[in-house]
Amino acid sequence: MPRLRYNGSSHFLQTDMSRKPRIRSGSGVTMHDVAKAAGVSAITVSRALNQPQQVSPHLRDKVQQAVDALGYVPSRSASALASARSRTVLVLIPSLGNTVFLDTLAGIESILAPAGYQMLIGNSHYDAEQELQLLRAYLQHRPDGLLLTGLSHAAPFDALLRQHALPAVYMMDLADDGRCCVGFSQEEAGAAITRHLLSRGKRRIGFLGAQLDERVLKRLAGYRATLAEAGLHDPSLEWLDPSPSSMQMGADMLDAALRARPDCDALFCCNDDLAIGALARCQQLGVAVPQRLAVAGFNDLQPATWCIPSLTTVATPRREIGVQAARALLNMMDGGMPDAPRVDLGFELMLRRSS
Amino acid sequence: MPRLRYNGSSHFLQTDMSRKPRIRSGSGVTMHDVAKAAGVSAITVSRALNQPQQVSPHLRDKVQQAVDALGYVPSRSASALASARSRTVLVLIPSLGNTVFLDTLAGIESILAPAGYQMLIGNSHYDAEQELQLLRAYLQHRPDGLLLTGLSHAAPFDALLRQHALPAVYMMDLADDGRCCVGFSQEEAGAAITRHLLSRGKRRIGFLGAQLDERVLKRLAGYRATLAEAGLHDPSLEWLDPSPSSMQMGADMLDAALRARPDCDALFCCNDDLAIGALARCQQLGVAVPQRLAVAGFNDLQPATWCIPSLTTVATPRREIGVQAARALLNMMDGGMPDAPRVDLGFELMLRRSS
DNA sequence: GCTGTTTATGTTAGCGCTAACAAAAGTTGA
DNA sequence: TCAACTTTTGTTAGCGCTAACATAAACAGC
Repeated sequence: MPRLRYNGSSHFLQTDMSRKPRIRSGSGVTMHDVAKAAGVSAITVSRALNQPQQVSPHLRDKVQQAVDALGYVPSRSASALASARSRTVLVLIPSLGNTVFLDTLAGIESILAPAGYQMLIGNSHYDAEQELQLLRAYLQHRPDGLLLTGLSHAAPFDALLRQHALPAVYMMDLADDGRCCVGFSQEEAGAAITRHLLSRGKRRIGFLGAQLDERVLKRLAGYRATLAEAGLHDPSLEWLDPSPSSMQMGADMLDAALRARPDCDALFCCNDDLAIGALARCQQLGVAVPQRLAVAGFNDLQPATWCIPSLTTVATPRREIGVQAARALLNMMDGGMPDAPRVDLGFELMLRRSS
Repeated sequence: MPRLRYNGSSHFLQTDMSRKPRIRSGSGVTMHDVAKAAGVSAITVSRALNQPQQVSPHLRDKVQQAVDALGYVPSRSASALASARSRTVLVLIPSLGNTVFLDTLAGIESILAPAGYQMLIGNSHYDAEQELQLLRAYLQHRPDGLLLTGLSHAAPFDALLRQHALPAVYMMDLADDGRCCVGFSQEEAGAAITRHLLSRGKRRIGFLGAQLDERVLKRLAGYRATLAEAGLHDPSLEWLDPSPSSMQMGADMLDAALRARPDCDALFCCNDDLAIGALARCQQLGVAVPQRLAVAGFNDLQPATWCIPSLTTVATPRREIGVQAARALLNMMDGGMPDAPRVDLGFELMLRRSS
């Protein structure tokens, strides 16, 4: 390829004044404008805003006055580009419609916001492939860290994390492979609620499962193990549907369950939505809860206290999971290793009238 | 101030090799690396990725191969800085715990994501001051546009929008001042449900209100106007509480209402949460719904179909609001004016058993 | 063939900020 | 008083990308 010649043959110092100035975005006030107004250099403005203790009080005040007078808002893009730190954390959750994850988000925000980090929220809709796409898309923002829901992700996921050297904390569940995770044992929780139903004298305990994500399957595993141990496991008492859970689905599943197994005397629903739909249907059908049929849910959402009868369920420390996961991530982003790579926050059985 | 002298006195062409190289963030693959690998210039890579039709198929393929081989992920910060466009939209909503806004978000995303925009979600917790802080914080990202909930914001809000020349679309309600808005008349909806209760022969119609945000107050205004017109407005039938709504609060308010006005024969609750809490309490107390007391809610959330008795409420086009608001904003960000600055999407009365 | 137009590709500079280093000013201790 | 620090402030270059313009090549019309 022949080397191209240019008519400009511009020298280093020759500024081409014929160029059109670019349109500035934002209010157009830059750090240099602030510096000029305050009579200092740009780096002093940068320091006054980011490391105030490094700047003398006198200059700090002058800078602050100039910032206020001009309405200066620093540019995150420029800062990220220059410092190679975006001060941004990517949070990937499976659903925004589920209170569980909203509570977790609130916990995360309560830690990250004061630390100067902003959250990018990605909603994977319980789909590993979509989650991978989200990660790819959000990597363009060069997040400094990652908060993930669950342990199993699409195949290239971990490779991407390694390639980009991204610290990540896994939430909601517990891994055994050294990954940093904050959560509780989904399996153990499923076992605990099943043991409770057994302790109530129930013997033909069914399972209603929707979505069938990783966590639901672990609760199911806990349920199966417990019943198997008691010699009571019966696969024909399990009703599973991979579509997203809803109260409607809980009602429909209850119908199906009672039709197939009228002798079923308890139901562990994989979440409160299903359980509340099932309870409402029991009311309509005149099925006595808990006498003829005990019902248990999972998560302890607000309606669990308010449905009739009130719902026995598993309270999960979801806000605290967010808080501790965010703290661990902050720690890792500062270059430290987490104190404990595996934080088990446990769960609590909420025993109410439905059992 | 004396001019400082430096020992370096570096010339243009003299590269100071003693400097430490900076640590690269991300995977460290830049557009130049891709360009080198593909045997083209950087700008060709940029164009191949952003305006593929401007690049010949042959080079486009070579670039794509290099991108895949190196695992290149473009940097949004650098792109935003160079182009003065962040391809980011800031969405400010009052609450993440309210399904209403989640549905709106989903609608927004369905339009913005395919257009290459990413959302920044700010949760103001129904607080105008916090909303202003969020705007300030997120302005650092230089969003290209803004989607706002409601019409009234903190005082410096509009000034900031003007200063930064930010296109904005207001959602959920209808303004008369030329601002671009997509929603429905909250006032008219409040009036419509009140008229419905009147048509059912109710005469002492109460109002339960929580949160008391802008939209609740407009629904209240519609309720008042309708009753006043019928000569039935009675301020002692209004129970208002500025704290966030919940089912618990609905139950408590029902107690208070029946205690103060046992003759009350209908209740318009400002949202479904309150209504469902009130309904549950009626069940517990043995209050016949709708015979002795009719109950109506607002929003038509999922549980409205499932509570007992099912809840009469107002279905709001919240997803469609998000969709159309996002479309209008895209239009404005492209420099165009919205076709109609004011889009009224209406609402629908869902008449069920509770009335 | 020659000119005017369109298409494909390239060079340069600069977006707004901060890391790295340099220098000046202040402070300490003998 | 002066060397040795520490603190404060400043200069330079460059982060990774794209706008603006330049050039070359391909094509059109005569």
